Amino acid sequence: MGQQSSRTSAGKGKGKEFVKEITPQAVDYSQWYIDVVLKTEMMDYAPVKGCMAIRPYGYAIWEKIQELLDRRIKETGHQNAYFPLFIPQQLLQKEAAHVEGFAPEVALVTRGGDEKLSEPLVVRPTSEAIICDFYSRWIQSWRDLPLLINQWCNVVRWEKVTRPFLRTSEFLWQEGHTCHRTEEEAEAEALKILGLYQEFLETEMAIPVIAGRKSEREKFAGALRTYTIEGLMRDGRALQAGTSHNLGQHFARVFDITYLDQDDTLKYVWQTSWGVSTRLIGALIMVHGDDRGLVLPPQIAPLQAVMVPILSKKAKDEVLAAAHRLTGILQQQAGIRLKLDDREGYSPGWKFNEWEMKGVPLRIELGPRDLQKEQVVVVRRDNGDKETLSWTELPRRLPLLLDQLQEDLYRRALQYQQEHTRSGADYDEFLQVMEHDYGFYVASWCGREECELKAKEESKATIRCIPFNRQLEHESCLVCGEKAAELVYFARAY
RNA sequence: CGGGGCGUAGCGCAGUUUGGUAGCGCGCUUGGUUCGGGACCAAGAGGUCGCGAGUUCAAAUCUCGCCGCUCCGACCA
Repeated sequence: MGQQSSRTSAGKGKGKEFVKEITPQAVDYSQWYIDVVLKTEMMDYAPVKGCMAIRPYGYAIWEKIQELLDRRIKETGHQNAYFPLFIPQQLLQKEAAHVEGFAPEVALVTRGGDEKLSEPLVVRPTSEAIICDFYSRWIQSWRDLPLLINQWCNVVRWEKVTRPFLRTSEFLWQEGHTCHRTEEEAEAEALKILGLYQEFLETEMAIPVIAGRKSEREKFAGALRTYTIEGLMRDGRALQAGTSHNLGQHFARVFDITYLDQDDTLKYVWQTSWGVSTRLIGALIMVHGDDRGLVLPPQIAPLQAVMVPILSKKAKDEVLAAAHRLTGILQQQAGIRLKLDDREGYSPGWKFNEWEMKGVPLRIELGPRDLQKEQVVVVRRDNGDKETLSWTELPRRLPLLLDQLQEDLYRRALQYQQEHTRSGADYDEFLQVMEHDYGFYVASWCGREECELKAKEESKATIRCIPFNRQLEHESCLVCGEKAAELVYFARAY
């Protein structure tokens, strides 16, 4: 692990620095991120470069993402299935652009046991190739369409630069792979899923995103068109949070996925593929987190509230009994994910800091004084607001507080995104912005890759997406000044 | 893949310049006193010094190689 001496050694006094050992964002954002994922026990590094263990607290978040997203995927008519981890190398090589795109980062298995394999096996970097191989046999007739399948799995991409959750050599994701009769239907599917992703991120994860199309240069290897949702992190850099591809007939042609249509002619299917990954956890951390650690939106938080009893010597038994009773009632009547932290040997203050670092949305304090008045103190993680509530109103009030917190997190994130979105036609200003403040820069573009590359070389920013249905704000290209064709979002990206 | 930093107990570090039997703080264990924002006392446990070669009577320390983490640049969910 790297060294960081950026700690603020706040001393032992009752200062404001309760959460020790997390580098402040303003000091070193990258180090803040690393500190948070390690100290909150979301992950731990593996002995193999770029790999990690996702620890229970991190995995619980992934399970919430899976639960909420899987429901949506099924509600739109998709079924889950599982395809093999190993792909014969020749299969991957069938689609030219696809191989070219993934070749630099595939892991290859050349031995099995003590025998050399006659044909090397690729560890899936994505499953288009292997799934298309199956689809070519499963699809015969127009009646077999549309075919709507999703799988949850791990994939491997041999990355050179890795960061926990954001880019690892192995990661978890879901990948949908669909086949359709017509181009229109495939296009509609790709857009429907993008909308589904956007709705999921905004309502469940409280992360606002910009939805749009990728430029030719940025699109998926082998796709006709790639759609994306882009989020803005707290350091002003953009993160691609999900993608949806209209694959056209590129794969259908090389994998020979054909069906006999009603007019008695053999036709190639139109395909889509789409996915989101454990990278979403990284987005969650960066969009909402603060100097005290994680801040989790209630919908995604494994724990929505934690009750901390304050155990004075005389009232210890009574407080604990009341805390247990209240916890049970709230779990049932309020239907919230609540934990009672009744560990002994940790002071209340220690527990406060611990759960704040882990981002639990609400803390409920119950002490001897509260016992007499049959009340508790409830504290919000996001803004520290405290309120005293009677036991009787808790079951009704807690869900409302959680809803409010969820909404506030989204609003705050949206406000940040808007405040860090500039638009203009001044290339020098654009370079300045990308040098110092980052954020989105909305500009006009002529559509030529030459300008895209020039901007990238000079600013390190890329075209993150071309948003839907937006009027040009300026007539000429930000870079070359020629007639503009499209409105685009530039940003420095993860 | 190129450049910089780092790797000593679970975590943070000292020790390396000038080779000579591995130390501090936190955490952990046990017992006791505590408990409304990281409590205190006492007694303990815990280390092949990233891995592998080499130099040497002797290597955490010197030499070479490799691995990993991290930051900055070229490719990507």
